[in-house]
Amino acid sequence: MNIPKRTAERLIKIFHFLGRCEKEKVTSVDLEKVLGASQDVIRRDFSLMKIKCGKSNGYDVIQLKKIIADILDLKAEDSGKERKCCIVGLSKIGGVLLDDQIFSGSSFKVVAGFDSNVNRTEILKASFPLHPLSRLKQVVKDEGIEYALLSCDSSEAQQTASLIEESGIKGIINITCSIYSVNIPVVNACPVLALTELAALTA
Amino acid sequence: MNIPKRTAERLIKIFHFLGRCEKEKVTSVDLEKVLGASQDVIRRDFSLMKIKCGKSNGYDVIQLKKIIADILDLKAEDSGKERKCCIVGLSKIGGVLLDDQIFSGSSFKVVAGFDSNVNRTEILKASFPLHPLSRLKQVVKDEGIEYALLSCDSSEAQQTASLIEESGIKGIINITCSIYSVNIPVVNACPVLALTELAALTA
DNA sequence: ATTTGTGAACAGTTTCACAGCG
DNA sequence: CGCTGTGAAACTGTTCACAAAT
Repeated sequence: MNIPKRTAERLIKIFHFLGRCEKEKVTSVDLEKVLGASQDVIRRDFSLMKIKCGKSNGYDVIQLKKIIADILDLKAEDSGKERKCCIVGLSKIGGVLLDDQIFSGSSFKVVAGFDSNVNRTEILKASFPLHPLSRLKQVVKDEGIEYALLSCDSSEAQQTASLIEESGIKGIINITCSIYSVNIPVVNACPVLALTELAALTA
Repeated sequence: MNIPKRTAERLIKIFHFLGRCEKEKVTSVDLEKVLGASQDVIRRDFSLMKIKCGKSNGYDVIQLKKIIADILDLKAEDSGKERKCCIVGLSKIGGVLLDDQIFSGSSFKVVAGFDSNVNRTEILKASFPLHPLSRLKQVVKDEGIEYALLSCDSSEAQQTASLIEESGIKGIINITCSIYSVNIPVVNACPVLALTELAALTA
């Protein structure tokens, strides 16, 4: 099925919200308050995605969660389907992400870390192996890694991003303060860039 | 001037890219490769924003950067205009953000940190004061803090976000894995949520 | 020849309005 | 009633096409 970009963004938010929702039913009015979107768009999204688990008293939370997970192909960790990721750049935020707990409950699993500084890959500890950056291509291929969390220095961002692209990875989470040029999707998770966006929104 | 949302997002990316661009001129074709957007949209954005610093050989980098900074009201740290932020929740990523270096070169300055665990606010060190969460409202008011980087536990996310909203803060950078309901803008910078978005994009 | 700047066509997204259901 | 589901209208954003500039 072809999912419109904005619809996908909202479904993701709804999915995450439902994960912590304790009620049995949820209405589009409830969701309106949680997302930044009107009840109309939400119902329209459901209509487009052929989600029809709603009665006049709202949507069944369990059912809705299951349907959205199915549409977005986001299976919980207990269903067996895990998407493999790696962390590239292990200083600062990259180092914090070595903690498995951060990804627990998601459908993502970090299976490798990389850093150009071999000191770091040797000293730092994680439940998965840490490699020198030069081994990236090989490990990505061997392990079938799909996504990279990029947290290197800004000065190395472009060249590292290009290396990641060449390795065959599908997309990058950008945790550097840089904008670089690659032909795979990049989603931002850098607090500083996010602040700039927020400032423009509230201007 | 009224800036369309998508246009603002692209201008921000262009602005950050130009910060590290060493060339003297840049064309819409160059920018096309860096953003995920076509040269047409970029020229359309400039047209809408009345940016006309381009000749047939491209845009003057220095001039362009200045104009965009002006439009988005993003002045570099040397111009005197600083936007004050605070970090709420000092474990994990929040703790890493205590390092001033991360924000250097941006127009944002972290002036306070908060945590519900008083142990943490006493043990951790930063160039700005760390307070118990109970002091949030007072400090935000006294310091004129505009934005909050929220990095608390998921279980406390909704209540902490509500507290931030009440304090009069303009917007939140979400570094928790939660979606919560507030009436101020929220921009995501949580790696796990970003991965979910990326997965939907590459599905 | 290459690149800007923009009207006009097109595509995507949101809102309005309201019928139908519980 | 309040809520869902969906045409139709309104709006926003993107691409096409091309004249003007260097």
